[in-house]
Amino acid sequence: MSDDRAGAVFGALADPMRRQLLTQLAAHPATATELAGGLPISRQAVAKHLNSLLEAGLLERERAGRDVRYRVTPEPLSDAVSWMAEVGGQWDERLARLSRSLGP
Amino acid sequence: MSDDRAGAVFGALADPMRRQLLTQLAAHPATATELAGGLPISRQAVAKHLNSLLEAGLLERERAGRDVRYRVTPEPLSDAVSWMAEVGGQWDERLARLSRSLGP
DNA sequence: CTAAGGTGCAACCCTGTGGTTGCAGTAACC
DNA sequence: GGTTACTGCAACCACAGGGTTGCACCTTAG
Repeated sequence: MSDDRAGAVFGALADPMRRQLLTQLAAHPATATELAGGLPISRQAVAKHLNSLLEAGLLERERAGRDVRYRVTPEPLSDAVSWMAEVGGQWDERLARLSRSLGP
Repeated sequence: MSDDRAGAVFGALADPMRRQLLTQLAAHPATATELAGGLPISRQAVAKHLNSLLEAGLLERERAGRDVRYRVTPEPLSDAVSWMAEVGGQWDERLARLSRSLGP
């Protein structure tokens, strides 16, 4: 099982700002500068967070001329869900169903 | 939405040692000293981790005379899964199914 | 009662990392 | 071509937190 993969995802999702960035990018793709415009932190801070999410495989970057758009690639979330379903499935019936619903 | 709840869970699961402790406690409940026996860290370090997991709602402690047993309570994992399904559901069909399968 | 083993608390390092500022590079618009 | 605007890199600061040790407390075992 891709356990370290799940670890990277959990690490990325552990930060509130990164979760906010993810949901915001879920609304629609954007550049680091655009995102920083509506947030209380600098563009470079945003860039660092986006890089973390990128390394976790949760984003993909797409160069468009002079600016870089980021969009969500949620596949790694499945690994994280699998991990949780594995640990908790024996106790919680709802989580047990998740394992089944994650089939091929 | 229990968004901060999910945050606590992600924060707890972000640490590899804590994930290992969780899986180990999933195998069967144990005390901090027992857990520390099979790990390369001190009992107090284990206790700190267990406390984190406890505050995230992922464990419950049960005093038995002079020692304290910890057991897994995986309900909060559902919140984390909900959060992920919400963010990623629009792109990934498997995650979309998770939202549905989490119903009451 | 005394000794032993388990827990809890506190103080203390030290690394990781979220945040900042500053500057260089580079693509686009006039 | 020159200016403007976005990205990328590097140095730096400050705090959180994972880890340690040491000691006090308390419950069980002999």
